[in-house]
Amino acid sequence: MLPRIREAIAAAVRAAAKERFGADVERVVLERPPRIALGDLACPIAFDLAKALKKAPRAIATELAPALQLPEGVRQARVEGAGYLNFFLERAPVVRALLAGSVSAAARPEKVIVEHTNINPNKAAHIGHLRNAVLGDVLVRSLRRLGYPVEVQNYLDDTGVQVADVVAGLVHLQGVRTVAAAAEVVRDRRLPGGPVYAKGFAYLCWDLYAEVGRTYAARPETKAWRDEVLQAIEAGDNETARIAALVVEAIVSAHLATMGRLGIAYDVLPRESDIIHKHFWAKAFAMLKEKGAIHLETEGKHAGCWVLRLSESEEFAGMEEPDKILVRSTGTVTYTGKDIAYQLWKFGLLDADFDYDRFRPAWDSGSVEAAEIPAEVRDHPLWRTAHAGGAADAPPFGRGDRVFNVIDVRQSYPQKVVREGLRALGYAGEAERSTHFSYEIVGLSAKAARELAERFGEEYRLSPEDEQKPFVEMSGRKGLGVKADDLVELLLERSRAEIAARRTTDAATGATEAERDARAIAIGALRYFLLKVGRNKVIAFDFDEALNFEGDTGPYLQYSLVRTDNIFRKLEEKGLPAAVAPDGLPEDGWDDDLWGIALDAASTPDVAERAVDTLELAALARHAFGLAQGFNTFYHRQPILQEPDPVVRNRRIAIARIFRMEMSRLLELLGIPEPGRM
RNA sequence: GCGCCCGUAGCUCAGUCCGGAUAGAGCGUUAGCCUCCGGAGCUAAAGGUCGCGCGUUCGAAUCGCGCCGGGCGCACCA
Repeated sequence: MLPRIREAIAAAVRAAAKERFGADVERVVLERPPRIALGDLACPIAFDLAKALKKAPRAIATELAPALQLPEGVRQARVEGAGYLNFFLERAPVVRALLAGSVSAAARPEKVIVEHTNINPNKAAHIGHLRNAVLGDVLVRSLRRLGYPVEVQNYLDDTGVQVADVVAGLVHLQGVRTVAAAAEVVRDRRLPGGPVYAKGFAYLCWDLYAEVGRTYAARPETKAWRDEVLQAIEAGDNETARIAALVVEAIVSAHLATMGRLGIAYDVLPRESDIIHKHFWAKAFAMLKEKGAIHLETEGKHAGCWVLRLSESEEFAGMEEPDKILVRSTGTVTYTGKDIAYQLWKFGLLDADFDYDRFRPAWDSGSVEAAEIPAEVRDHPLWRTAHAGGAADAPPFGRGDRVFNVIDVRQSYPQKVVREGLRALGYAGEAERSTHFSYEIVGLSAKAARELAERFGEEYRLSPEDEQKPFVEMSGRKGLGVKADDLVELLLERSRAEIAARRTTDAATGATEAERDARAIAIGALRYFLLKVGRNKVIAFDFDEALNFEGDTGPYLQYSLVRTDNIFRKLEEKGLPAAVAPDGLPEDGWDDDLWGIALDAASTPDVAERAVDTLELAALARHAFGLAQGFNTFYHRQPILQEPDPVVRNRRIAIARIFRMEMSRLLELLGIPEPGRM
């Protein structure tokens, strides 16, 4: 409804400008005035025309206004401020349209691939990984809302040094040398002779990985373990490789559970080992050589390496070392090389494909129980690339028209190289449609680190220099960071306590309901916390902020929603109509409190479109917050239950209904669950 | 050296794409609001050289240039 009116207004403005001044205006901007009393849509056209016409904006607007052919649905046009042309809409038709429900976007043909999460499968996930997954997930939800078919990929680097290090720790530090022994460690969540890790195997590996890091530092000769393990993994078909596979599988399961309880699901898990086994790189290498996109250096410090020359590209201008080595002098391919091959596959440009089989995670990870995973995540079919064979009924993966790689800003350079690789192969269009969804990291504030040190031990204590910094990077190698599941646990404790303080008498069934609501609130708070900040902003993590449930938070949104249900329930209890009486909806009486909510609700599609265009998903969170604020003001000013006049009451019910529908859809977009009660 | 990001109220951030109406929130502080639709809420107060300078413009938090402060990147690591 709103987009149509906007277009009609734009056309009317264009026509009036042509008629009055003979001016051709291509772009007509329509924005929201600062206050609703000034109008519903504001057009600053007169300011643009002022220069060419050598007249004051206000005078231009005053001349333009009477020349406007007001389209249907527009009540009035008025000159405001220094020369704004402000439009006032007919309120009742917009309200009626909103009550009828939103129409889902038309299906679009372009398949979109979103890659996110991509956590090294060697330790528990931390809160930086959560930012990635939540941003990726909301991008996916938004794209689907806009009508795109979306495939979600979570890439597993199962052959990298990080996995090798943990395996080296198991084998060399812990004497876990057989698959059977490793399976026991995974099952019992304890190392031989060590304590049980109630939070699960991924937590055990967190500590083990840090221990390996310390060992490498203390005894540099032990670094040979890494190469030994890497070679064994690459060779395959040996005990070490099988231990590595077991470790990866267990930790991936834990990651999926961590994300699963936040409502995040994936379609396919491509594995680096399969990129190797299926010789993706060999195919990509042949393509690159054939097109002359890469060069074998014969002299200089890169002698013997295959290099992608970036010196000609202006994006890389001025860099000390603008060329990127894809094949080392030893003949092995770099990560970026493999990434180019993977990106080619995503677009269906590689003459190769994976095999696939179903992957069923063990949802019980220790920190997460299967019962916490929402059904839509648990039942979502999840596939994984297979080393051989694979299922015959696997859906077709890859062959996307557009690709988003969600990965933090530190990866900007390699991501640019990947795009440049596509371009060098002649795939300029695909390079254009490859988007690096970049975002800033989650760091640790000095205060948060101090709290960690108090809570979990002195190994979290920062050095005096680090204490002075605005934040420190989390480091898996050092074991420094806030684990995702620990944060969720703290949030759960908070929300359980809040609920316990609010609910007096609860029957036996109330307990499970209370727990479900506590989870909804904890997850809502977490997701909103990560979403509300612009993506280019470093989050210097602070426990108090993350654990806050008041003000600009997820629970504020949830609370506003729960309030509407309370009203509808009470209306029914009192025997009053809780639904909107359609023929009782008056044409007038839609005051600014009511209308502001309707207008906000109607603008959600615009916000969503813009959020995806700019990848600034925080815009969705802010929009939801503004809508909730409007509702809360209305709630306090315009009571529904005690309102004796049925017409007035009906109007208010209509607004509450609209708010409920729209906020519900927004929360779904943001992946924030709806609690039953609060 | 080159490139990218950040700098707005005590703190955390919107607003910058596309210049325009008294620069907005939340937290914190202070003062109020439960004969109520459940205070995870609402009302209000106090709080701002929009990092600095120059420029463009009728008009700059927003655009350009130059600085300053902070972060990140520029691997035969992943």
